[in-house]
Amino acid sequence: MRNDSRLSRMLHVLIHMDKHQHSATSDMIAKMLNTNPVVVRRTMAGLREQGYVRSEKGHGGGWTLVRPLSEITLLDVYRAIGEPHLFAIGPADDQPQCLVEQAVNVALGDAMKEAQALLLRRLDSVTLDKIATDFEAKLTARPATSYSCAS
Amino acid sequence: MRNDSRLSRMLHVLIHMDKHQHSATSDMIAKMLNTNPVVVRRTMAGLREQGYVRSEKGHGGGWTLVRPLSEITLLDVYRAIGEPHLFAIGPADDQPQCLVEQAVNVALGDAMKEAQALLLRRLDSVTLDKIATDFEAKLTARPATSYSCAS
DNA sequence: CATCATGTTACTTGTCTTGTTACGATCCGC
DNA sequence: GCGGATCGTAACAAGACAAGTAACATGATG
Repeated sequence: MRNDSRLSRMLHVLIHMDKHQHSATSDMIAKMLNTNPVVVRRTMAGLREQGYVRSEKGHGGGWTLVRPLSEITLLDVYRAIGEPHLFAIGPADDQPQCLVEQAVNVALGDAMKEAQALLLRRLDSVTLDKIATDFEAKLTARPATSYSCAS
Repeated sequence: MRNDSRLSRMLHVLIHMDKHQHSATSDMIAKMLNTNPVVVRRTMAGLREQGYVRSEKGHGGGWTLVRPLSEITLLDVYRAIGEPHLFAIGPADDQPQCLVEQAVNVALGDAMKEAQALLLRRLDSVTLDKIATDFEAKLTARPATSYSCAS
């Protein structure tokens, strides 16, 4: 559990959901992600609130994709899961008295802000169907092997 | 303790060390950083191994800056402390079987690599004396206030 | 009403930086 | 050389946070 993998997992799930049109239960998704259904519900709650997926209780219920992959960017998903911290590093003190430390914070903070802006811009420029298309390309390149996890 | 603040702390310390030429003990540095001497020794060990500072035991010992601030970049310091993980996010699985997940990893990984490259480039372009100069500018702008932490 | 499935809470686990304690090694001054 | 100052290091606890897990309520379907 070294990284926060929520974004990665949600991208993975959404693309799979697009491939079969019927709904997927949290249990099925959990097996796909090698985790358990509570984690799935917890993480996908944000996607539901933002209207990217819908969940239905009871018999025959589960999760369904509401919007087309072409209308969902990686940034959308990142925001939907609550914009978790991107960086593992940071300042020792956010509001230091020491002017030296303030100057350090500015220098480091500027560099990190630029990197974050670039990353978010990149996430914004890629839609989920772009990834799905890349996947299809790989699939036709090696059609003999099993192409996906339990889906 | 939300972030890894080792880089931030080491930058702070190195600039202060440049300001008084006599050596500083781990205890003094620890008070400056609001931490304790063991953490200081632990983190500064990397700087010593890379030849940026020297430590001396015994009476009158402590830490001294070996190289001028103009010859130390933020990237140098980052490397000296062991290049800790920059990002808090990451893939759920580094070597997934699922081709969909592989495509997700590529998309996310590319964006992160770019952001990381930008950040490291930025760290490489700034020397410690640049930050020290920024500090001096602030100091002359408001000379009445106390300018630094216990130094 | 029995079952399936989500919703939610509470608690545990894993991992990593920090904090802390303890102890050994080394150097200086008396 | 004795004693205190100081670093070096190992061992372990604390804090934070995502992830894993268990328990139970809620709602929908047949």
